[in-house]
Amino acid sequence: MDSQFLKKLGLKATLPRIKILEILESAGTARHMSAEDVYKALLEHGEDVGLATVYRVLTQFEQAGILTRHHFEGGQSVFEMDEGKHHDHILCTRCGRVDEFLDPTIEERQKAIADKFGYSMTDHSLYIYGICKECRKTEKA
Amino acid sequence: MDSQFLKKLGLKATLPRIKILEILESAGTARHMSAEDVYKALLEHGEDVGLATVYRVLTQFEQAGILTRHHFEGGQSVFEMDEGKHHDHILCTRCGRVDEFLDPTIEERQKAIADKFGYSMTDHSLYIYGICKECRKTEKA
DNA sequence: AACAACAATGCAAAAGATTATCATTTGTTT
DNA sequence: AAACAAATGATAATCTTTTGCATTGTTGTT
Repeated sequence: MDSQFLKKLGLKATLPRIKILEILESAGTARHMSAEDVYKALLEHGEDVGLATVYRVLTQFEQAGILTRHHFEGGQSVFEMDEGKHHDHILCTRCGRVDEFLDPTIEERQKAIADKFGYSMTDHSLYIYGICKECRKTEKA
Repeated sequence: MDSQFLKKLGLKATLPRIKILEILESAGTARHMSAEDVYKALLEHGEDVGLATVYRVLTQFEQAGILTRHHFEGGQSVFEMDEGKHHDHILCTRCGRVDEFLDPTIEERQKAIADKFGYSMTDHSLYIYGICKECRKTEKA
C-alpha cells in the first residue's frame, strides 16, 4: 500500500500524495510528466487536487529521492519516477519521444573530468536531441 | 567594426545590437550571461536599451549562430558567445563558477548512442554539477 | 472513538522569466 | 532628403512556479 511507502519516507499519507503517487507509478511508457500533466491526469481521474499541491508534492518526492526533475529544453520541468537505475535521455525535438540510455564510458569520463577540474561531482545531466526514425520518415512528405 | 559583422548576418546595424555585441565580446571570463545580466551591463555603460530588446537581440544572435543559449539549473537561460569550438560545462552549485571542457570520447559515444536508437542527432547538452575546490575549502568552516 | 497538535491543502495572489502588442523611432535604400 | 520597412521601448500579457493564509486532514495519544 502506498500509504506505508509514504510513511517510510517521513511523509504523512495524505490523499493528494497517494493519488499523485498512483498517477506516477501507472504512467507507463510516457512517464516523463510535467506538473501540469500530473494535474490534468488527476482531474481526469476525478480527483480534486490543487495545482499548487501538485508542485509541492512533486518537490517533496524529489527531495525524498523517489523521483527526478529534468529540465528539458523549452520551459517547464518534467518529473520521472526513479526506478533505481540512473540513466540519461535522448529525445526527439519533433514528436517529443523520449528514450533512455546508460553509457558506462560516459559516466566514467564525467567523473574523470570532475576530478581533473577539482570538483566533487554531485550531479550531472546529459540530453541528446535529435529527430527519431519515425519523424524522419514523415518529414519527407 | 561590429556593424559590418552584423550586416553579414543579415541584421541591421542598430545601436542596441552593436552595444549588446560589445558587452558579450568583452565579457571575458564571466561570459555566461543571462538576459538580465546583459541588460544590467548595458545600463552600467550608460546605454538605454529596453529589456525586451535584449531578449529579442539575444534570440536573433542565437538564430544567427553566433551565440549559444544554455539552460542551466534554476530558472533563467544564460547566453554565451560562440568562439568556434563546441564544449560542455561543469559548474559549481555553490558559487556559480563555470568551467568548460571537451571530451572526444564522450562526443563519440553520444553519436554512437544516437545511431543506436535511430535518431539523427541535432544537438546535445551535458552539464556536470558539483562543488569546486574553493567552495569545499570554505565549507569546512 | 474522540482530541489536540501540527502538518498539509486549496485558493488566490505574487513572483520571476520571457514574449507579444503597438505606437514611435531608426536604419537602409533610392 | 524622402520613403519604406524593420527595430525599438514601454507596457501588458503569458506561462510556470512559489507563497501566504485560512481551513481541513492526519497522526499519536487518551
